[in-house]
Amino acid sequence: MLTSSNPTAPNPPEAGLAAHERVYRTLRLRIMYGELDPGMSLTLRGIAAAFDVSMTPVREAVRRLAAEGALTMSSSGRITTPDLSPERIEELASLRALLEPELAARALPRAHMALIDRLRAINGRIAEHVAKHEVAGYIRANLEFHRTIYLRAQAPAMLALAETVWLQLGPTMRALYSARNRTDLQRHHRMILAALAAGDEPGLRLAVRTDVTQGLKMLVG
Amino acid sequence: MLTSSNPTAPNPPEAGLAAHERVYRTLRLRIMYGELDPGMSLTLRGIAAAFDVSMTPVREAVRRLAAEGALTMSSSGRITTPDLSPERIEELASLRALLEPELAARALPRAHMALIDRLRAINGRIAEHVAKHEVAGYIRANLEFHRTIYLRAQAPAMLALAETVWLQLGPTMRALYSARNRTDLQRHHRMILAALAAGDEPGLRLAVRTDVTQGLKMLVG
DNA sequence: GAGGCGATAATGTGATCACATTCCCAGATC
DNA sequence: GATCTGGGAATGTGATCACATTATCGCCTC
Repeated sequence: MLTSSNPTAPNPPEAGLAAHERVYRTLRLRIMYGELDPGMSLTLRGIAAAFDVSMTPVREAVRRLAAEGALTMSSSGRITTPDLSPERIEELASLRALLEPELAARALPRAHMALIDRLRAINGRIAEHVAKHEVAGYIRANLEFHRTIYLRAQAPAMLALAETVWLQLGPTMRALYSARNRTDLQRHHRMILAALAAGDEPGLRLAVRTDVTQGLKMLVG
Repeated sequence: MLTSSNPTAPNPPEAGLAAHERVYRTLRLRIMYGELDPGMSLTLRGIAAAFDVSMTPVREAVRRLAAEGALTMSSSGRITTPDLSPERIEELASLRALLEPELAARALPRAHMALIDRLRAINGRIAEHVAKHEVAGYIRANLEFHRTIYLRAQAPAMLALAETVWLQLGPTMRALYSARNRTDLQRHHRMILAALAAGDEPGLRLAVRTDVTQGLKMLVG
């Protein structure tokens, strides 16, 4: 079992990892960042060829992603990207509205100035991606903004659940992007930063809830 | 690939299913119902032998369970049942306290008399299991009580998240059983039923939250 | 021209084998 | 008596093959 004898691998972080882990992580990020369209169908052999591995590790990676809701498997085992119904989108939005204010509130006591500076920097990157119309980059930076806050909550299980929700919404996110008002976005993030700096928990909960819910609502209607 | 030519299979519901699915479901229930002790180690070959299949479907089932937090995999791939730290237990309890009142509240408008009767019957079974000191049976009936309510919420993604939390707490549940006050349990469930019958949403949220949190709290301290 | 139908390709599933790594314990050494 | 060490057993990983099922598309019939 060759581990790092493949000279074509240019990327150190993905070296030394088991093949199934590498496939899993790569697919997971692509899905979460909306790089795959909803309802897109994948095949084990296709993925295996793309990653230059056999079907075996791909099957494990895909099964794992399906367990997280990042992929859908038909009764006959066919693999597709989830194509969410409006009801499901609304439900996932409710979950975000339930989990993320709680995470933010738990992070609040531990949020210092350094964190807020980092968040401001991320906000800057978001603006850049929006200006350049880079959808995946925008989604990635936006989620990074949220994750940076929630990491301070010291609640790994809760964060994992939130990421599961992001994952399920991933393919739908791209569609959301075009429908969204850009200035609203920045405004909500600024409200979050203000509440964070002021130590205002109710305000923070509301700001996070609004930011999270806003875009998804117009996707349904 | 033989599907149902095995004459030793006595159970129709598990026939016709793919091997990995059968392994997955069986292990999942055993974990959720606290039949496996925390920190217990499993092996692919051992599971494969127990289910009379090869390692291949077992690997998929285990990977899937690990993705849900029902199993833990060490960096070297060793498989163990999760052994939760007190902090983690507290966090999972918080998640239950967050998700389940919401599910109950959503189910409330759809809760009719027939549902309450079914819940009363389940409560009766819980009492029987307690009297007979059947741990797994008690846990199963208790979760069935909750799931029966939440199914009415028409929120599959939210219910799936709640079940994920139950799954992670599964192996720890057995320990919880012995520490728990039996009469308290029945009292909380009766409070839930009363609030359900009265259409009292705040009361229902509180009752569910209390029932869910109570036992887990004393497990930490 | 539209709808059913059969052959063929595509796809997921499971078993088996070879291999690298890790764990575990017996035996040696200080 | 405790600690280090070496070897064998145990374990997870990945590739390959055979097979059943399913989807797809071209062809035929009405």
